[in-house]
Amino acid sequence: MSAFPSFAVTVDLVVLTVRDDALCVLVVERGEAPYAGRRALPGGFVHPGEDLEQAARRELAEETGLADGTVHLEQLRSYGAPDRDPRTRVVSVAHLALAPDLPTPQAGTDAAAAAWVPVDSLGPGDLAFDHDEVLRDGVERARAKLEYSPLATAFCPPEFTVGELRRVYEIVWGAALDPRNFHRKATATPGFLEATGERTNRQGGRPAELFRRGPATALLPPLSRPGRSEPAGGTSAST
Amino acid sequence: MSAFPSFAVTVDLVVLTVRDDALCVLVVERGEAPYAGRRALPGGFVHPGEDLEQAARRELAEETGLADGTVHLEQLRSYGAPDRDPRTRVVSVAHLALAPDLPTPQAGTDAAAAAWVPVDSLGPGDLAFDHDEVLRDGVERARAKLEYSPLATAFCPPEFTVGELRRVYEIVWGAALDPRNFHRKATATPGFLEATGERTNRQGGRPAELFRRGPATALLPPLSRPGRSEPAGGTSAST
DNA sequence: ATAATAGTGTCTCTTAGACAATATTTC
DNA sequence: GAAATATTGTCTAAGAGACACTATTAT
Repeated sequence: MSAFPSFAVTVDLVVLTVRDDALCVLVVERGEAPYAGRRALPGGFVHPGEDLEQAARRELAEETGLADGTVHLEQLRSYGAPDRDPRTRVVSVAHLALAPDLPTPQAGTDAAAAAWVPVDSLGPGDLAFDHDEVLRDGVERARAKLEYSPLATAFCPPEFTVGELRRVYEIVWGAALDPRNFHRKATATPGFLEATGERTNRQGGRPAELFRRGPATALLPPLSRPGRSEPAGGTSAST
Repeated sequence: MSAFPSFAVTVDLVVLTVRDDALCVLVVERGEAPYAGRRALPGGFVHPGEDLEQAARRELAEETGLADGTVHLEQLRSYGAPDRDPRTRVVSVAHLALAPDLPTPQAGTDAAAAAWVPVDSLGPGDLAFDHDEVLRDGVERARAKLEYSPLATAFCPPEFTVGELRRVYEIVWGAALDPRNFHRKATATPGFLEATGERTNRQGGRPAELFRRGPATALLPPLSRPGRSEPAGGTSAST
């Protein structure tokens, strides 16, 4: 045995932001075959000398122009069905990126057109390759991580109010949260929020205090997503 | 641009079991370079027509002889540092497998010797490649998942007692749990445990009721791992 | 009897969620 | 003034953890 089976390795990006009261994902329109003209998640081949995360950051910069420091990036999972790309055998290492709603117009070097699309507007079959599944996994990861990590702040500008943070939660989870309970919990969770001292800022009523994200890497106790328990009584007998 | 950069893709396995009051991982002794004679996680190259999970299951069978149905298998994450394998550029898709303590002697087809080793006995540098990191990530995933998923049952035989299940939690978490509170919570969590009706089985005192795993895929509410909150008052100073 | 494990009940303290009340702004 | 958002406080119900107590086996 001299040679190893040869694969191509790509990174695909699920880039999420909160925009116009909707959770949006960055999609590009493919210029080349396969799936030319179809929408897809941004991504590309990993270069020979490049780490997986480096490749993801490079693609992120190329396709979105998003500055490095403002975006949260983590590996999601890998997809390697033998027929997922008709060109050759490809294993894709998907990454999840969370960005604030920047005024950045998407300058695509690689892609014909990049656009923010509400995730709810995308149905099965709307994205090329197996990107429907990748997107679904990425959104679910983001929803889950808001519970026990301070990641919701990645959707916010450097300084933000509790109300803005709550709106992020409501939009990502698709559920209304009580503003008063949320305020108490968010500010009480150690390391989650750091007061800036400033308070002006308006989106309607009384000025709110401005916070920046604190040093915590986990939320203890977690914020709980509504509607995840069963209506009291029937898990046993059913099926 | 005609060709894509060429990579080799492997699957590596973090196979965990609970054995002799310790959380153990399956390691093999490498017969070939690189790292010949060193211990490593089992794994191997993905075949050209093979899905990632198929490859993981194949390696699991080859290296451990573990029957397919008895083992929980899930993808962990991928590792792709450019220099992680001196032979060629390799991306490894690590998988996590949880197995009950089978009386199976490890029949290694591929590996010189396979052995169960307590994870606590392995320090940095004891495993080849970047397998220290892979193992650490796998153990942490397992510990975390016991909280909110019924995965602890994957460490148990098909029928087990609440006490056996509790011992799994205690060993994996490395913390003592109150038997009475654990019993109440485990049996009250909907879909977690299914009574078999049988009750004999002895490991000392009064016979215990036998259960099998229920249909639940998540534990609501979760079982909470002790010692994860700060001692009331100081998050700032601590590390 | 003692030792060991299994299982139930009870108590207290904390937390989640509902929601009243107040504060500070714009219109 | 009304309307909107921010922030604090209070109440209640549910869950976590401590732990007394009973049950059933082996020795």
